[in-house]
Amino acid sequence: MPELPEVETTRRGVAPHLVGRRVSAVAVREGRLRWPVPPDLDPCLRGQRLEAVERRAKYLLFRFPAGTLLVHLGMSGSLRVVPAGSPPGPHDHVDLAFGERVLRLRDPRRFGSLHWVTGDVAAYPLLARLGPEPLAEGFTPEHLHARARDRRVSAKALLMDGRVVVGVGNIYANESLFRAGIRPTRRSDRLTRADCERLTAAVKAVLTEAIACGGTTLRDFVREDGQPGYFRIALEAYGRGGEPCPRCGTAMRAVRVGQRATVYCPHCQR
DNA sequence: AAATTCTCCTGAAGGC
DNA sequence: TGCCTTCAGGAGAATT
Repeated sequence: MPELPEVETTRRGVAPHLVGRRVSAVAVREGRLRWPVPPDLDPCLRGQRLEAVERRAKYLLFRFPAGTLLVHLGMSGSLRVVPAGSPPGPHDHVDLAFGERVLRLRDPRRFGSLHWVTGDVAAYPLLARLGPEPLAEGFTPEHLHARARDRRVSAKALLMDGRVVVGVGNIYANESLFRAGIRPTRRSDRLTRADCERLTAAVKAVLTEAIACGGTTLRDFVREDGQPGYFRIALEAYGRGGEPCPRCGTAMRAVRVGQRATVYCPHCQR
């Protein structure tokens, strides 16, 4: 569920409270996440001063002098800053204590992961082959068209392929394709240059709006109770199978594309 | 080699 | 009311 906007909102939410502080202790209550949490996190991080919190795709990068802690939230993960001594809940798996403030990872489904990377983070296998950031200048219609024309996957699978562009998950792939008027099942090699222009523009617009929307939830990251209450932009396609299309009124169609819930308007999206 | 399917996990929702 | 089944999904791994 955390898509790129939620991850970016998380970054902005936690960074101001932690950057410049030193790790006083690391507590791992449940290390069985998607990959085992490195068993030596505490000695790696203890005493290290957090220099910055960055983001690459849906990974958060906690930069320390000795290395980088990568955090992926999977689909149910969340990070909050809580006061030292706050009792952990059932799915609060990892704490990074910075003195009086604690960065707490909660992840009921445990699809998230932590990685300690020394040296060049960009060369880390999970990051090395990733495509451009959707909101960066490298994500252009030319780039998308070049990656689309020699493949035969669905337009939706193309958008969700991290080698093509990162950070576009199922929800925003649906929304972007709706805005661009492109059917999710359209083969990528049938996307015209004009289609790719509309699609890149739609992706950038949807994600930009969603991030702006997340700004209203920033204060939630230091609450002691409850999950961060992400506000989400009004979704026009995702989850609206059977409902009338917001543009033309035709019944939206729900199908599965690549094992993922997919909704589109058969009239507006070709 | 590219494309598709599988896999991890648990809360929520639906059925009876 | 409550138990059981089904589903959702990020993205790397496995399979076709």
